[in-house]
Amino acid sequence: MKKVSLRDIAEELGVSKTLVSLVMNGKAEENRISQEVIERVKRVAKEKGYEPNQFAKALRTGKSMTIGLIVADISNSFYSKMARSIEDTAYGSNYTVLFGSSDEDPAKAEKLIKVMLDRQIDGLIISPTIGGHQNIDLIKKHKIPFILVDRPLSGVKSSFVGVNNLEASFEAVDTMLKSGCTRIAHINFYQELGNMKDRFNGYVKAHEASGLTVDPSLIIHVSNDRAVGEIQQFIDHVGDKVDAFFFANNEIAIIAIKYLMHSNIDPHRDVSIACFDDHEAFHLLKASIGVIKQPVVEMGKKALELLLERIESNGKAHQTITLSTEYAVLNEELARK
Amino acid sequence: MKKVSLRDIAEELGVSKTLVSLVMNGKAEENRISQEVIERVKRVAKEKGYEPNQFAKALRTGKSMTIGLIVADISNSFYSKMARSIEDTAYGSNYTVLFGSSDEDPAKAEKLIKVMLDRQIDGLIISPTIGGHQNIDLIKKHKIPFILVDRPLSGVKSSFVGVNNLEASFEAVDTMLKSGCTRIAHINFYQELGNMKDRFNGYVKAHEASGLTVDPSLIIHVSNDRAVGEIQQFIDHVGDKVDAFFFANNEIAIIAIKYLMHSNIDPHRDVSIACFDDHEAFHLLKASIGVIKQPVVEMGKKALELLLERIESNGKAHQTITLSTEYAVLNEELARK
DNA sequence: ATGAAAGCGCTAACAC
DNA sequence: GTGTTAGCGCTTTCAT
Repeated sequence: MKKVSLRDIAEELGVSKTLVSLVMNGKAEENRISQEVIERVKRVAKEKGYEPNQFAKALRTGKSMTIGLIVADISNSFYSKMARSIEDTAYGSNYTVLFGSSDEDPAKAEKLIKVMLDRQIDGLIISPTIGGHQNIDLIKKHKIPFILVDRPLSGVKSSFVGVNNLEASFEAVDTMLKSGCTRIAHINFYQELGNMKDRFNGYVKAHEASGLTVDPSLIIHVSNDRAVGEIQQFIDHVGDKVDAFFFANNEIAIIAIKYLMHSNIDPHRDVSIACFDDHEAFHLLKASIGVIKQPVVEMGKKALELLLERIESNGKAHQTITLSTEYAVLNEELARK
Repeated sequence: MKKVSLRDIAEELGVSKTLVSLVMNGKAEENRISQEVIERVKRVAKEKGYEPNQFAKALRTGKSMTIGLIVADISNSFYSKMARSIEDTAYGSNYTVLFGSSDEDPAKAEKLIKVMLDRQIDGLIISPTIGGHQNIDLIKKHKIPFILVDRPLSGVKSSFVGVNNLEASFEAVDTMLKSGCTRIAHINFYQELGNMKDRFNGYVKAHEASGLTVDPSLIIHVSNDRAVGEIQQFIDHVGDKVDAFFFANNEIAIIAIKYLMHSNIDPHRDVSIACFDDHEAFHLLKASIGVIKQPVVEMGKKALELLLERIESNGKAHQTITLSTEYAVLNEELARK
């Protein structure tokens, strides 16, 4: 089972490697190779189980048919679902996917980018971290196409795929306000991430639209690495002063709901809750919960499509794709029981 | 920012490519290159931002420094966590990871394997699908090292990393029996998967150890693609005839618990529940639940380490690593409230 | 219609 | 101690 190369086939047929190469790459017609030869080459190639050596090909053409995917954490369900979608779309176009998790750390992201660049990826889909401007510069320096997903990076010109964070957030909070909630607490991450900022802004705008002003003491921006403690402390402070919670993503929501229950605050009888992202865990809750569903599969697909467009025709201008979320209230029936 | 090659550096210094190559690969000492030259080469390389072309390297050495990972579904939390662990370990050893999801479909797995083989991965970690024997044959034919994870494949000789499914299952069921449960229903997948079979056997053995025989009507083996319907139907049948449920993994557990709640069967007051896998969702449950925690991070790490061993020293014999699970009951305090 | 030859950037056996 | 040389397998001018 030694590897069969172009040469083996060429020798077998007494023709040149060129000829075989042309046939194998479907360029036979345009070079007016005779049908008969084409047939023969193809037959022998199949017989011998010829598989082109991708490295030789890549070395020669500079194209690896591999793209990179860098997210904060592949084990987070939002990103793993997106990864799955990207994978499916990529394999469909004969691309292969290298992945890496940055842990929201620009230094780690840089390492990943370097390794991937080393592997000569043809393009990169990245969910940038706070302070990741240098990362982007690095990618730009290498002139490979890249697409930002989930969150934009201020001041960075690039194609981007995300959702209507502000509007979605507005709708969720507005719904809560209209249903009678008057004091809605909001837990969010640090504001450097554009998407998180928009979610916060939506919360504020919804209040304004109802003629209310937000109470700053009901809002907290937690850090990535000390989120659990900060959230718990916040809940200790405001837990009995509010009638609703709006969480900026599923991670926060899960931490908070767990702690609410632990603190004997029933996330239904005592407070209303809503959050960004749908998550399996919410479906096992005996409490209704408003969720903003992100079209994560569509996001991955669009991001990859955009990337391939850029890889294949370098000239294209940057595009921003904003997909729509869907608001739904889960477990309404269940919670009444 | 044109790419710098070995030659550029060699010319700049008026030395040969070989010399530069040796220095860059840390083989200078053993070839008695003078310290001074080493210094100079390194300096210029750094100045010019030299990055070796991995394709040329791979073409020459036949090593891609890339490994493949094929699981059933990367968006499943069990696998995405394992992927994360593998990723971390791999990058630590300068390897890069290509991933793919088989959807438990051997035909899809085959495609993935072919693509990865095409990319000349140095090794493969795979969680095999039912009927995946041909997949393994394909891998073996190409003579690249591979490690099976999570589930063995009957009759296949290979290294394997998994957990003590039978014992873990035994312990969980035994605990339920000892706590007074007498009619424990069991929901599992089809039995072709070795790990699932062991989980079933543990359930049976625990009964035997208590002098009981299992009631076949309380057991169901569902199929992968129609799991939801089959589980719901089963619960409709046995829901009021049992005092406990033991689920073979988190997917099943989540589907079942959701439906139990929907059916007004309180997974605490009315029935006890236990299952394989810990999952975030279980922590939001207002019910105690016994979970068998799999050391998924350790599994990924061990699998990769084993793979690298095999890649680096081809002679090694096959190894089977069985890691221990941990049984825990979640939410006990919460459920009493 | 087909082939010869150059070269992508690197490594390793063998000279000197 | 350092350099020469010969490819790895492929694509792509340019000849014929």
